[in-house]
Amino acid sequence: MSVVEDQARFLRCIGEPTRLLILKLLVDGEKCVGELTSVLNKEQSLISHHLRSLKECNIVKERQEGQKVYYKITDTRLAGLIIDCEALMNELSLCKCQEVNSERKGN
Amino acid sequence: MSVVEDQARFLRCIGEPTRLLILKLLVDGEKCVGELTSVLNKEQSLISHHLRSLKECNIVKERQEGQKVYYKITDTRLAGLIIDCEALMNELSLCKCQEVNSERKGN
DNA sequence: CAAATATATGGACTATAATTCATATAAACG
DNA sequence: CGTTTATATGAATTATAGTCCATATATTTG
Repeated sequence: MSVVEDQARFLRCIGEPTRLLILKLLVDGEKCVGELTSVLNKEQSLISHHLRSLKECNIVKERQEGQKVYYKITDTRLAGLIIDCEALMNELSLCKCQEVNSERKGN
Repeated sequence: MSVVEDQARFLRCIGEPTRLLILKLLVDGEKCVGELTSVLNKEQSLISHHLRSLKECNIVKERQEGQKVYYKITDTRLAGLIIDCEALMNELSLCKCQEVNSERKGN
């Protein structure tokens, strides 16, 4: 498994709307599955699946406390990167994903 | 189309191995389709498809010169972000995507 | 230990995206 | 203007990923 593939996998892992929302919530501190589920108003199993994906990419880590499992972002710099990405994406109007009018002539 | 969805789409667009390789090449300056095709040793149509995806996300832009079409990254800061991502991904051992041994007991 | 609560998991289904192949378009050049 | 070169496009196929549902596991509590 090459470095580029790992990097790509990492980016794809972040690049899913629900997972990105989870991460944005986790930037403000750890949350348990139940909190994430109710805030995001999604199925609990869906949140668990996404958390697993994030965990498999070492983006989040878990801590169990009683019945509850708390998740947080593994590294502060990673949280920083997510914030930076967001800032840049807002600044540039990247990926409004408009239809591209690809006329070769370029008039 | 929500902001989060746009951000996610952007990240997914970068998060494909071949596109990431294309971007890494473009960080060093603009390249035409033929160069990218031969360096990456992929089908020409595949490179074109990926370039279109990148263009649709406003990540790259094109410039035609004769028969050739040159692509470059739309914004310097974007190139910077890609470099930062890479640096961080190397530093942390993110997404080696090892099997996660998720034992709840945590012994 | 039975019931309640919190979370995880696996299978089935669906949606999305990547790849290939054939072909179209466009420019340059004899 | 026919041929070559460079690139783009669309359809078909395959691969990957997201979602839902049912159920399993683990913890706490009466």
